[in-house]
Amino acid sequence: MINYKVEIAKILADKIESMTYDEILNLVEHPKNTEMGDYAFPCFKLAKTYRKAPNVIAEELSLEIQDDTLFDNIEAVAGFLNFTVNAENFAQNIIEEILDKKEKYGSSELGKGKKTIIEYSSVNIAKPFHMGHIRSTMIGESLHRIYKFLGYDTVAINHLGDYGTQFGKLIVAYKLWGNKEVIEADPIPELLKIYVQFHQAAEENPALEDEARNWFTKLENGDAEAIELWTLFKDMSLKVFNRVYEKLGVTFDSYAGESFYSDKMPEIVQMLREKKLVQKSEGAEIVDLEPHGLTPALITKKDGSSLYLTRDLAAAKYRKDTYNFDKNIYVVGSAQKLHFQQWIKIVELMGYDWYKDCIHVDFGMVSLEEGALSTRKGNVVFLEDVLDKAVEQTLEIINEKNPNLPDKALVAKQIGIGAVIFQELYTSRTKDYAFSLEKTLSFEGETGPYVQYTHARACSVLKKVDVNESHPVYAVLTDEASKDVIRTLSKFNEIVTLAHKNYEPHTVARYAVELAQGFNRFYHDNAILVENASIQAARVSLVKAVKIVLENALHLVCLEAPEQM
RNA sequence: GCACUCGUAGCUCAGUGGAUAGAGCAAUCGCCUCCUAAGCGAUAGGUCGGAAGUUCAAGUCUUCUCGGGUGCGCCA
Repeated sequence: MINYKVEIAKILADKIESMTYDEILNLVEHPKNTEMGDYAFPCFKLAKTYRKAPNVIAEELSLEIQDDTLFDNIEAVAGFLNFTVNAENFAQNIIEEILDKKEKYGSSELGKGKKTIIEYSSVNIAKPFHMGHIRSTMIGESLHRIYKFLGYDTVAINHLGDYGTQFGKLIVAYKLWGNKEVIEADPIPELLKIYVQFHQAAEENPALEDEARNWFTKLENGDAEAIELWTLFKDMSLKVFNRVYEKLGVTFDSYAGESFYSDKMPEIVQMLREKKLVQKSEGAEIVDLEPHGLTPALITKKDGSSLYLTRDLAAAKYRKDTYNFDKNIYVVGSAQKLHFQQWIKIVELMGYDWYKDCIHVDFGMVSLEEGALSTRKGNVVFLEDVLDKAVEQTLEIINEKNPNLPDKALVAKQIGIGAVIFQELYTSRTKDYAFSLEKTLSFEGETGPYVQYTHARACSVLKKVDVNESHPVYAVLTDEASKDVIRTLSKFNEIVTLAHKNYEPHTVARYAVELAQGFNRFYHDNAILVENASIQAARVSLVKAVKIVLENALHLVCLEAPEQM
């Protein structure tokens, strides 16, 4: 296989002494406008060391390396050295590599031998799995897949919210208003109902809050009744959650949540005391982080019980001891940025150098068009309802457009759920957005169904190909539409690597759309099933390559690639 | 008040310091006797919130400023 960027960097490294090979490789880019060529090297940085104008340097370089066989043209334009590949060789190199590597095309061994932990989803037991949870769940799952694809040894952790005062609240509410049979019939909405009821009642009767805290303390101390109720809530919730995870295609290696770490906290608190990092303040224990530009971090409450931050410290320490991670990623909303800065700083102050391997991959808020999502106020949209609606609508569309499709129900799930997931992963993490069902259910343009449709189209053509023993004539694939598709195909590994580096699945989602657009143009402009066998073989090979890469890309953003739709 | 974050076409958003800022939706106009029209093409739409600075080069970096969001001790 030939990596064109690497080849260019090699050629240039011989001629440019003032830069390392890696520096050169980093500068090699794709020109915005393809008329400029397929690859470009900007010469501006060389101007100072060579004390010459960039365009002169580009000019001189172009003369020195003109004779290479991979490129039809190497030309100096306005300080850039532009490389135009030999389109026929390019087509052959890229397509043959894809057909050879198949589902491995785009992968690498970048992360070989490196352990990466990714914590995501982390839903709260006994609370709704709502639209606000889809971001962490899908960004995390996609990163999980991307890291695996790049050879990392991954551990996917669902840090369940299965502990804390909220369970005290729930126990109080259950004892006051709960009905076991009603709740078992439909756990989450019923538990939500009494949870909301609790907050309404607590506004008029603040004593309920104290009672709730009491019950949580009982739970921590192993009270039999408290544990029984807590287990009941947890089992019922997990059953529902697993149904949603299955629909989404999300899997975890561990469900070790907050309760798992409850007995691991005293040790951390003790260490903090020994290292003299904590001090008393208003009856509580804090770590003063003001010298580091952060607000104080609460370690224990005045009643001695634990807090979220203490738990995360214990969890991080446990994970380092257990997995010896090279990277420990948390996919958690940006609202908790300060929290992560605080505890990661505390890990540093404790003297552990792995603090720098702990990474908070944050993301913006999801709101509803009617306002913020809030479990306490009962203002929620259940994720499962959205998924079901999407599937339902997809089925309607199938019945309208392709009523004879086999496995309609399955395909409707793959497309409907895919649409919801894709929309989620299509924009950059950091922006807030308002969830709109209408937008989610629109399947035209830059959407999951568009990419899936393109894939199905490619599959459909391939099914119609008769056995063809002819050798492809790659010169057929030198028209602009074909070349554009091949150019996009060649970038797949770069894209995946960039997505992993920035913890941004949307890079891959965008790529999938770009490839689909390119292919649809090619499909429109070129007849594939033509009489001339070697022309057909060439175009079919391109269709095969596109099908493979679309499928690989879809998989990385957690979408299925149905062959018909 | 302090900190963080977002601000790009009517709307939703791309845009690893590099060449003429790009898509989708919506609008207008085209393309199914032809491999899936969930598709393709064309037109129109921009002082990249504002100001100053750094740089050969700024939508991208720095400072200030305006507007939205989030966070700031006993929830998680």
